[in-house]
This record gives sequence, C-alpha cells and structure tokens, in this order.
Amino acid sequence: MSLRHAILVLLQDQEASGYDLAREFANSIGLVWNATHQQIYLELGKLNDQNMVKFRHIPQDGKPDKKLYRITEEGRDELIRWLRKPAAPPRIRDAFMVKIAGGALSDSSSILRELDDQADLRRERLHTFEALARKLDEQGRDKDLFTYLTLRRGILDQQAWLHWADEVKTALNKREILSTSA
Amino acid sequence: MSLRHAILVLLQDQEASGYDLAREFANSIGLVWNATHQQIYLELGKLNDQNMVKFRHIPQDGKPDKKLYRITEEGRDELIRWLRKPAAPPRIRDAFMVKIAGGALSDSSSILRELDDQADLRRERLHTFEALARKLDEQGRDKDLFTYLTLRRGILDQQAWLHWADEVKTALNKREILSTSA
DNA sequence: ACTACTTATTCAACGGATTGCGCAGCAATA
DNA sequence: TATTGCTGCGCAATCCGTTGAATAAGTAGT
Repeated sequence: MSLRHAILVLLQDQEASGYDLAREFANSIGLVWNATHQQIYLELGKLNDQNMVKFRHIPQDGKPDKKLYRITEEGRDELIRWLRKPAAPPRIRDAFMVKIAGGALSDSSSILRELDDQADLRRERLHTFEALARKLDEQGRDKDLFTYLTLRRGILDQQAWLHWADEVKTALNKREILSTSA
Repeated sequence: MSLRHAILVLLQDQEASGYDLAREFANSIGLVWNATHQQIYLELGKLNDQNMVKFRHIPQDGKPDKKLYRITEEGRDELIRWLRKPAAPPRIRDAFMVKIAGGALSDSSSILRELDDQADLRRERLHTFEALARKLDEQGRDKDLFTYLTLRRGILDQQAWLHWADEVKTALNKREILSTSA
C-alpha cells in the first residue's frame, strides 16, 4: 500500500500533474515501483481528500487543462513517518519463474525461446540504466546519490538475471545432447 | 492471475492438501511466487469447481480432517496451455527501494539500520538456498534440474542484492565523512 | 485526407489480494 | 496451568489493481 508514498516521493522536489507522474512511473521510479495512469489519478484524488497534496488548475490552450499537484505539510509528515517504519519485504510474483519451476512439462525449445525474449528485455534495460548512471557520474554523482544508488540496484539486478540465463542455456543444452544421444 | 498455475505446478508430482501447499508456498515456490493460506484455499475451491483438480476426504484422528487434492487431465491441459503462451513481465513493487529513491529525506543512520536488517534476511535466504542446492547437487542435479535452476536464480539474486548493499554502505559512509568534516 | 500519437483526465466493472476473524483439537513448553 | 504453536479448514469485508472505454484537441507522418 505504498503507491501513495512513491507519489509523495516524486512530489518532493517538483510540482507535477498526474500525467507527468505517469511518465515518471514509466521511467525513473518504474525501476522500483510501477503503476498505470488510472491508479495514479485515483490515488491523487485520495491524497487530495486527505490533504496530503493540493493542486492548482492550469488552463491551457491547444492542450487540455491540467492540475498541478504539490505536496503539503501533512503529506511530508506522512512520508517521513512512513520512511521511519520498516518496509515489508516485497512479495515476489514472477510468472516466468513459475514456468521454470514447472519446466519438466514444457519442451526445452519453448523455454529457450522465451528465455531469449526476456533476456533481450533485460539487456535493453541494462543499457538504459547504464547510460543514465554514466550521465549522473559525469555530473558528480553526489548531488543525486540516491537516484544513482537506485540505478545501481537495477544494473546489478539485470546483470544477475543475464548471468542466470546463461546458466540455464548451458544446462539445457547439455541435457538436450544427452537425450538425443541416448 | 497465475496463482492457479503455481498450484497446478505443485500438484504435478504429488497429491497435497491446502495446508501442504501453503507450507510449500512459504518455502520452495515462495522463492518465485507467494500466497497466503486464504488465497490458496479459495483458489483450490475455484479449481475444483472448474474440474482442474479433484480431492478426496481424509479423516484423521488426533488431527483435523483434510482434503488431498490432485490434478486432473483438464488441469494438466490448462497448465500446458499456460506454459506455452509468453508470460507478462513481472511488475516491480519494492517498498524499500522507494525509500532509497526518496532517501534525501531520511537520515543516513536510519537507512543503514534498515539496510542491515534486510541484509540479514537476504544472507539467511542465501544460506538456505545454497544448502538446498548443494543437497540437489549431491543427488545428481539432473533429476530435479528445474528446481536446481530456480534455486540458482534465488542465489544469484541474493548475492546481487548483498553486493549492492555494500555499495550503498561505502557511498553513505563517504558522504557522512564529508558532511561531518565540513 | 486519413491514421496515429501525444497531452490530459476520469469512470465503471471486475477480479485479485490482504486483513481479520472463527472454529477445533492436540502437543509441548514455560 | 496458561500460553504458545502446529495441523487443518473456511468466511467476509475491504482494498488494490487491471482492463477497457470515453472525451477532446492538437500535431506529425503516410
């Protein structure tokens, strides 16, 4: 139940619209928490009802009107309170891994195909994360240390995954050879 | 929506009660998918209504009666169908990481404290996974190759996490020194 | 000219997940 | 003796999340 807190974190430094936040959830924070725009708008509504955020209405021409949200004192208090108490360990729900665990039922080729698809995705992520980390490093990483550390987490995660994928490949290939030669 | 499939995977090799499954979700499969007993009993009910599983009633003395579930033909078909179509990428929701991203608001000491707690948990997991992997290795890992690969995933994951935690520590310590000497 | 994408917000329906509770008896420990 | 813990099942309320759609106007590409 901490979509609200992720939003409050984002609103710490800047005033933003629901749309802006949705974009950030698709990029930066998406690394550690994801949410769709529907969820975000809903949560912003609740946060507003509870006086954690307030907004001002910005009419625009050429584009639809928007609401720019900013965090309130109460919101900041709530965020700090939340930061202080220990976080619940993340619940793991990885469908692809369930497939691996049940892999005895599938044939190796279809596993390998999906493994490659997932690996492509991870490799892509790895490159974007590395590019962002490099950019931060050039600017002196201390300014945005926590963004940098978050990126490092993502990078190490992708690398570990890709390493695992290699292990799977070699294991399945060895197996393939054994079963065809038998 | 694949708690059902995780259950079907478990029922592949053995007949089991809801209670048995709950235990396995707390251990082996819990590595990749977790669920509480309420969810499991509910899902078993649904699976039974859809003829994916069937059960027999086992009266016991000393202990409460139980229901032993086993997978049906239909259930196996459904599982195979699911295994064939690509899995959606897992959505990430890591509250602790949200805290890191919002870390500028907390003080280093409280972050470090929580980091240590999480690290203890990860180290503990790492040891249990490694012990299980070693046991499988002795028995010749090919028999249970997919369990072995799942464990390897868990091991690499914990190692990557712990490595990251070290990076965070050194980064925050360096920072601490800079701010106190200034 | 038509299609597709971007900006911007919101509603409605459904299903999945969490939290809290309740029952029931046995075994072991403090 | 009281409490905790294990085996075993289940219901109900609520909340969270996903999917799908609607509205509305501008811009860019085929």
